Amino acid sequence: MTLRDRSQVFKALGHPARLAIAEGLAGGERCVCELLELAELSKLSGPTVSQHLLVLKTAGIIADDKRGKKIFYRLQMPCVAEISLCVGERSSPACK
Amino acid sequence: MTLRDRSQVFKALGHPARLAIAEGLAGGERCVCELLELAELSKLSGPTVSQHLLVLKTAGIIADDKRGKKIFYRLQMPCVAEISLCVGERSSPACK
DNA sequence: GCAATAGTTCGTCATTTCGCAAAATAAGAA
DNA sequence: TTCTTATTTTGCGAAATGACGAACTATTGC
Repeated sequence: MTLRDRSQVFKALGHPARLAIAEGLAGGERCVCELLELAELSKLSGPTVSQHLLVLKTAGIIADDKRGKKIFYRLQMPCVAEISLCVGERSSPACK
Repeated sequence: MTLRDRSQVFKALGHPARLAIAEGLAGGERCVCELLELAELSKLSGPTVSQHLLVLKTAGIIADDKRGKKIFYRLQMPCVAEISLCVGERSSPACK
């Protein structure tokens, strides 16, 4: 994984909506319709959230799985949940 | 620390030059003139690197210390070094 | 087949970011 | 004080990003 690839991961997380998605998936998979109801995403349009999901997917952070008429997204890079904790509470045990 | 603040940290790391700086400081403080000689930064102009340093500083990732005519930068958020390892080698022990 | 639901893709526009050259600032050396 | 080194600030053009409405695709239910 090159420097550029790694920075892409951080870049993808570098937007409040996308970080909210990643953190929202920390507890398990969610369909887009559920994600759209997260407080931080509820102000955004469907197309906008869809674009954010694509950015996260392209960076390798999430993966999707279509079942019926719903598409479920899940964290494919689980350490992202830990990382976010570490940055958020720099003195917590999550942060070595 | 709000969602927005946290995403700012990731956004700051979301550029190859800035990630290279953060990783370059993992081993200890460096002055700007040393950073400019890192392979990944050597193609950029002085002013450009200076701007990247400001972005990292504003996000709270690095801090500076002026001594004589040099300015030394250091990691103020040390977990960033771990995080970068974790993203880079997702199967390594650094990544829980 | 037709309508409804769940999501994505496309086209566009406003805003932000990136990189540089030129100019400015600061500190030690001559 | 003048010169040189180290670094930042300013101004600007080019490129990337973010958000949205409208249109499109796919699946289920009637």
